[in-house]
Amino acid sequence: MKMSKLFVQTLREFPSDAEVMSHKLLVRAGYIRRLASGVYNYLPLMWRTLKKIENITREEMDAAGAQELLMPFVQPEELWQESGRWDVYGKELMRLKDRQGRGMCLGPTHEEVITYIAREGIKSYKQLPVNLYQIQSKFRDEVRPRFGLLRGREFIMKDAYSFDIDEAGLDKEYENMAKTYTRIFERCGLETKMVQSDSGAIGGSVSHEFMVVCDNENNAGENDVFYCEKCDYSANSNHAVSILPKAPTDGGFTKAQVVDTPNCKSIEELAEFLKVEPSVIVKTLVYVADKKYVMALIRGDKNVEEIKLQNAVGANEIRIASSAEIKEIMLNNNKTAEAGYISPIGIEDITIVADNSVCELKNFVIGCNETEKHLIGANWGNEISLPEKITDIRLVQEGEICTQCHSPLKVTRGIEVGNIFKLGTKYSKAMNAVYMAEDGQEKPFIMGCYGIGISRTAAAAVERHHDEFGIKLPLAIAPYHAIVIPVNCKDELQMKTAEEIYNKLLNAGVEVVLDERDERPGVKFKDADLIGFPYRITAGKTLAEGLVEFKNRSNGEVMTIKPQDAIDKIISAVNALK
RNA sequence: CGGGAUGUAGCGCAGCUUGGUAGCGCACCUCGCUUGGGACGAGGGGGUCGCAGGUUCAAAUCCUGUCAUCCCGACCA
Repeated sequence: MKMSKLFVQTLREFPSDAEVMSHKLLVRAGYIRRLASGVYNYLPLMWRTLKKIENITREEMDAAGAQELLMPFVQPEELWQESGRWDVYGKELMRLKDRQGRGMCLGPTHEEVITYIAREGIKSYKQLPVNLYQIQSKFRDEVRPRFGLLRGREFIMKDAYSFDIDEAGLDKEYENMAKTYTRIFERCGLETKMVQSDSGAIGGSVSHEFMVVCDNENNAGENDVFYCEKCDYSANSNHAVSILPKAPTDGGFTKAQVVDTPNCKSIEELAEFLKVEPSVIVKTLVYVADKKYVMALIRGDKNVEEIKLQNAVGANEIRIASSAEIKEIMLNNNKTAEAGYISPIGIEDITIVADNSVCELKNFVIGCNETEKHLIGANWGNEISLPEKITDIRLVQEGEICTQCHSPLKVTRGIEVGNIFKLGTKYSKAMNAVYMAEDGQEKPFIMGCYGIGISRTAAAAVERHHDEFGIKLPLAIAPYHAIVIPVNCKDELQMKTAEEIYNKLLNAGVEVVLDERDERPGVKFKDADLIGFPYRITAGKTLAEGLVEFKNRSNGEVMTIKPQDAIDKIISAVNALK
């Protein structure tokens, strides 16, 4: 490819609407352009990289025994009604109507369609197990698209679905996919952490996420990952568990009484005023879960993990209640307290969930539903009864103790590039997808599903591989392998040598660009660095000694060597990819 | 949806306070000159100032509404 013909427009400055490095660089280097919020054009450079990631994924999935197919991205409402998700998926599902008025949606994921395919196509246990996958655009009308390709409303995903006759088969395939994923990301130059996670809208029992650790300057990592340095434990904050380090649990009050606590709306102010540790205070928070109020009780020095609370009450949606809503609850119970002074005491008809952490408290402090007053020296079973629902709704904090090996946990930020779920029979039962088992009984498929965000992986790779000059994607997924630059195109020797090198590389199957533009060298070097050609050969003044400059973009190494040596180095690096 | 900000040429911005018929840098076209890290000179093309109302002799500028985009929170590959 000649540089003058390559369809790319590099910008001299970063776009003003981009925040994270991958977004800034991909736009500036001419890989992508925004079409609408969260919707991007993949220009030729980007598309080459995406195809490479897709192909790596394809090779590894095929090698793992999966088979590729392609499902439509327009899906009929009926299937979503069958699975029950038409009503629960919410606004994120891009819905539309066809000319007959029938409901359709653009696929955010394909459990419904694949289950339909299995129901129609798999009749006997003899056809099992099977794992089917596709690579295709997905649509999710995100509440807040951001960070360029990291959170778009349209994105490219590889999604695979496995069907087994029993749990043991699913476990085996789950392991198989976990290993395959690690290999795929490795080949893309990404080190990943496999962490336990909540299974969210997809459903199912067990799930893990593949995180690219991204703890750098711009916070591109949207997830907090807790992990143990001693053992292999690691989990998304929405799922992480821990043992609490020792903290005071006895308030030390000798009798229960209501005391004045002026201006003590926050736990800190209250602890300071009463001269107690926050850990002997019970914090009461009000949430709205699917339009119903929920009170959550947690130890004063800890915070609620909303996903855990959402799961505890079986809700689809949860948010913290507003002060107006709290007022409404109080009024309904003939009370007047503001947030900060509330508790479940004397409150009726509201679901109450307590975190495990409050159970062991003695002589503790809690609100009493009167503004600027608290109850001190309370005990479970006396002044207040322990709620029926006691579970883990606590957000883990760094330094708490690993449940597996009792070492302190650490935290880091991660970009989720892949996700694997054990679905079990959630969809097969709902959609009556059954096969004839060996014993003559009809049984639902045991399913698993496995996703990789292809376009997000590309963006994550840029997050991990860049410097002040631009992108430096690894050879395996860079748009091109190499660039050849004649410093001065009007110099016949330079131009001729560059063309010879270019042709030799081209003939050897190297994906190479010749920068034959009549530009000053600075422009060519800046563009080459920005776009991120892994190898650069420069034909310039060193030709006097018959040498060229050879530069490795990823480690910055520069050497002056014979043209043929530079060519050989590139060819052998490219061949090593296969 | 709640909180904050911004919409002026492909990109980055000024002009708005104090209304007077739109400008700068980069990019683009032509000519010259230059060629190892985003040169220089001369000339040129490109904008219904997000959109719709209103105030005014006159609106990018003031007022009202609306749309879009971005940032911070709830969603997730």
